[in-house]
Amino acid sequence: MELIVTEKNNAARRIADILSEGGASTDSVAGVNVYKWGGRRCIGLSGHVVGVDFPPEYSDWRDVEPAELVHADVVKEPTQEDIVNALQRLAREADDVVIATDYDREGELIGKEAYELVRDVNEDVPVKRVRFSSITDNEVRSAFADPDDIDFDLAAAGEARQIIDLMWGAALTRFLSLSARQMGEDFISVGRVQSPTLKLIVDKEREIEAFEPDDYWELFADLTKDDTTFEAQYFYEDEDGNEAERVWDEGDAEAAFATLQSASEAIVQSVSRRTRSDDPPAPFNTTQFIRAAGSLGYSAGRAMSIAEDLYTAGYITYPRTDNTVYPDDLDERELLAAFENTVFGDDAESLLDHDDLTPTEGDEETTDHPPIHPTTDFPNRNDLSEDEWEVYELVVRRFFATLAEPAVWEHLRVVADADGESLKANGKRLVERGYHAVYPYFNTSENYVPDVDEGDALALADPRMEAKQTQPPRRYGQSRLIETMESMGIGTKSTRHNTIEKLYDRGYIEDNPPRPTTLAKAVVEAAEEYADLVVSEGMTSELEADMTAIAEGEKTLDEVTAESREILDRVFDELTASRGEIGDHLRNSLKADKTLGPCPECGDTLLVRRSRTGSYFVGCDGYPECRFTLPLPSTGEPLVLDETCEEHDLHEVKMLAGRNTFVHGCPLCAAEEADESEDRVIGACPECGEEHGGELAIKQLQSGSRLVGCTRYPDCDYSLPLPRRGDIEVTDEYCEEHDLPELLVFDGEDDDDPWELGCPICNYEEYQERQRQKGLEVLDGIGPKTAEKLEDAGIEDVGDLTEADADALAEEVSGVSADSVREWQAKAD
DNA sequence: GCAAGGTC
Repeated sequence: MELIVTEKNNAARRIADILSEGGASTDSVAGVNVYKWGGRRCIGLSGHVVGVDFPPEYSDWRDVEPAELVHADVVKEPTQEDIVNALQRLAREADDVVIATDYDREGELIGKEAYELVRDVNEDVPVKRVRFSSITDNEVRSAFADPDDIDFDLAAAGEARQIIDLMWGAALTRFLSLSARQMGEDFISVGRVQSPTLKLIVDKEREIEAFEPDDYWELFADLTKDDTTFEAQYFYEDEDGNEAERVWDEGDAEAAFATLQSASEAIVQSVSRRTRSDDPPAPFNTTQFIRAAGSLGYSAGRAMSIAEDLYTAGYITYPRTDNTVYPDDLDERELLAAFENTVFGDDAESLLDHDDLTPTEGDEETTDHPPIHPTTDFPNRNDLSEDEWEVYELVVRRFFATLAEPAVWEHLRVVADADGESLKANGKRLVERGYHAVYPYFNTSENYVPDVDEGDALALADPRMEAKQTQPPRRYGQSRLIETMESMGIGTKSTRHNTIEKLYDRGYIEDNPPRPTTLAKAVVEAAEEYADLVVSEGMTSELEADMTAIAEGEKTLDEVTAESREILDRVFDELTASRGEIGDHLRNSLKADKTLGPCPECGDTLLVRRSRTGSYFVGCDGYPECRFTLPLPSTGEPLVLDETCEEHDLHEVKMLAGRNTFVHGCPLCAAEEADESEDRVIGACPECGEEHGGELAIKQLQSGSRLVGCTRYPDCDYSLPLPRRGDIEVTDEYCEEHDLPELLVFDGEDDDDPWELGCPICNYEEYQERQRQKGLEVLDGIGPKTAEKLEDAGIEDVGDLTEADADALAEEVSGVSADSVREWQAKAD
């Protein structure tokens, strides 16, 4: 039997399909899909199925000096037992093994890992390697007709990366975490890719903080030819002889303004026309896809998650690619034709009308995967969610755009003179829509300037002088960050978006676009001071050079890792000498992220703290001497804002809870407001009214939440939820069933149209019923395996989860991603 | 429990 091993299940199925000419059947070996025909079996791995780690004696952080990890053994252990088992079971009976993993460095390493698993159980079976740059009939067949050998040097280059990343990452992560005494889930994480990325964000923030705005002025006036009026801007020639619009001196601006005010006309000095070609964009690689989806409002992680789903369903090609040149074997005309009878039919036909269909090309041409493009499988719109459809349409239209004509713009520039001061107007008109006709995602707004002639006298009216200030640099948005990472060569197409997610999870960045926390600044500072290499892109470029040397046989894995160990030893000499200092610095920063301001009771500092049960509250740093506390809302993760409350000098708090994120404000104000607000009694308590005379009242709690609760609390804890926002009005209408008044909620915007909440008991019952139905519906869509995992974690109803719960859940339940939980929640909405 | 890289 011949055993073929691929990098992923999808590739296994498609290769089996090609080699068997559609005759392969699907088998399950140890729960893993295996494709079978004639004397052949084909199994797909799931990327790396083994991973590197230190031996177990190094696993206790407190027992091991982090510097010891530099010289610890690095061992490989299976991480996907089921696939390893299936592979080895098949390998025992194999007479021949063919490694058909992806054609890149990581693919060579994954292939070598498979080779070693095969060797463990079958010492003699010949193992060959095939390489093809796309899974097409021709390429696959010719690769299999002429197999090659595994490139062990190339695989060793990948192994060196694994070892060095683990060694540096683990040793430094443990060192910083131990120094700051930050263990458990809030450890302080450092790594070759994440730390330089974090430095990018921190450096930008430093620029913003150091930025001092300059005042300047800009002047405008309206010019009219015949009945057409257009806006013109004042400009002058600066010291370097360049055209400038910003006037840096107020006196100069006012002088020019006075001239414009006294002038009643401007004489046209010059008119120039130019046509400009606006070329269609290159095919999508991962980064450019993320950028385009970002402009539609998708986060990088969400865009990739949707793309992966579309890929798995067969509607688009593999979304993780650096390639921006379509491969030779892609028949663009045939692919376009597949859209003829779809909603994209008109656009496809307009392109098919062209005799010449030459696609655009980007700079990067790699061989592992094609640029992202749609397949000939057209989805049924009802099978896709709205987001999925929107992203799919983007991919289709981008493919169209790469085959479309350039657009043509006509620029018209008019310069006029008003008593010695210059005014200009730049008009632009889209004369040929070109690719914009099929790709409507770019701005094509025009600016109309009428046809004028040299010497024309234009009426000048309404001169304006606008005072402005220079703006600080913009923060990196997620997609710009990913583009910068790509240009620096850090991370890979498959990991860059995960790195950003990781920075959020680790408490290094918050909000979108991401802002660094105080902790992030402290970690970057500590690294810059004692281990600069960790936050420099130099670490990656040196590693790349070393990996190339290993792949080309100029260096060995052992030489490269030994060099790296020596450098890391020296880093640790310095770190260890300053351990106390580093720890203090990190601890102070961690505290600063949680600091609210002065304690009203003792003057010490109020901090956001976490109780043993995991809930957040505000407590005094002077505890246990000072026992002052304030509650915080029960939903979400607290984030201390820059804004402070004037009355108490305390920072405001925002509760991050995904879609339900809200600003709680100053916790002391919230508590005082609750103390001052009177409970409004609305009826008898259904639980204890008859027996003890308990009554239901609308209450405002110190934590900011409101509820309908029993006046005998805490003896009776009967309660019903109320919305956090809006004024509640008690009406004269009573619910017949519960004998309680109907409630109205005025939520600011429209006083004429309040939310009719009704009887609070009926409302709560309806709410529970809705949640139950959503939960069931959503669970239906989850699939049996995941549902089982959720049940194991004690969760029966996804609809009940808050988004903060969802994140925790994703962490707890292995194999469930935060993204997918969010998706279920979106469905539950 | 640490990294980064595959894949789901």
